[in-house]
Amino acid sequence: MKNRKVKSNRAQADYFELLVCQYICHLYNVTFSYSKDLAKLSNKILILPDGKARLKLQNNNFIKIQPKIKEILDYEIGQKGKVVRVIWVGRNLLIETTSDVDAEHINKQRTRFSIKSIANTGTGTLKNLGARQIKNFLGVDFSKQYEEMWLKLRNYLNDLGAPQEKLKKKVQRNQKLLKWATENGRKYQIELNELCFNAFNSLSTKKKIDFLNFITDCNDDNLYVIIVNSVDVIIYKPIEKKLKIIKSIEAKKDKLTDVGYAIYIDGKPTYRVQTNNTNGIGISAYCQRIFWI
DNA sequence: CAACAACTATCAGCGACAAA
DNA sequence: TTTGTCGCTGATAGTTGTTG
Repeated sequence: MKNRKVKSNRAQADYFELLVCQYICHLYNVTFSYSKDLAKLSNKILILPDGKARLKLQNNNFIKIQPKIKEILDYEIGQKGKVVRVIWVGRNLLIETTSDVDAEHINKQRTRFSIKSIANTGTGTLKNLGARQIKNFLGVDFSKQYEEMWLKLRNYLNDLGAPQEKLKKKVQRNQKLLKWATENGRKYQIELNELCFNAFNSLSTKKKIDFLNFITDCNDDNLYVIIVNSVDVIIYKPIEKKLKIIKSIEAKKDKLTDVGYAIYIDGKPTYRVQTNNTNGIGISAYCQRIFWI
């Protein structure tokens, strides 16, 4: 499935989430109200390059997590009563929750699932922080630099008027322009990384904890994360990772990179941080992404 | 000139894939 | 295999254009 352009089509993730919804409905005899969405998504994936392989991958991954989902829900039903409704949260509640699928119990409490389906290995992005969250949590405002990046690119292209989107496409289609834009953008990646690195270490311990708790979405007792890839199924409850009293949280740049760093919790490397443009270096907004180590 | 449409920019979710 | 780098998608908020 080597097709960079459509590598992580959203439809695949949505399709996977709906398979899980459907399965839960089937298990507990609840109405599945997303049949049409599921059919649409299936068709959408099929017309992509290697569409059949894409569907097959999702179906195979799905089979692997079925018993786990059942195990969790059987336990939760013991606590919260039977499942009466299944809600496809999808991307409707960005920031508020990372849940993709909610099972509602008869007592109105929910059991929530954040689900990641990965073709090969890895655990996926834990969080992708846009400018808003970078400013919120780290107090770093990078808008001036971002404007400057674009102004330089515009000067190079000798086009001060065209919409960014148009210029972006133009640059993407031309290797020479793209090379220039990438070089231009890289400087800012490094600068933002440095700013965020220092900002993080300057935060009070409490604010560091707030930030990391946001990263893991670990304030929700009802949430489970399920990651499935080619080698295994990883399940955890984010709330179990909630940071309480700790001695030290520190960002360290012990790696080779100048666009990332690691965050150590009590001396243990726990998170990797990446500072990048979100849609291509030098031609899009900056962000930070956080991964498990 | 308000109301609606169309277009633009940003954000954050998704996770692929290359390098080490 | 593990670690590091980074792009695509679609929702939404914001902006500009159009029309009755």
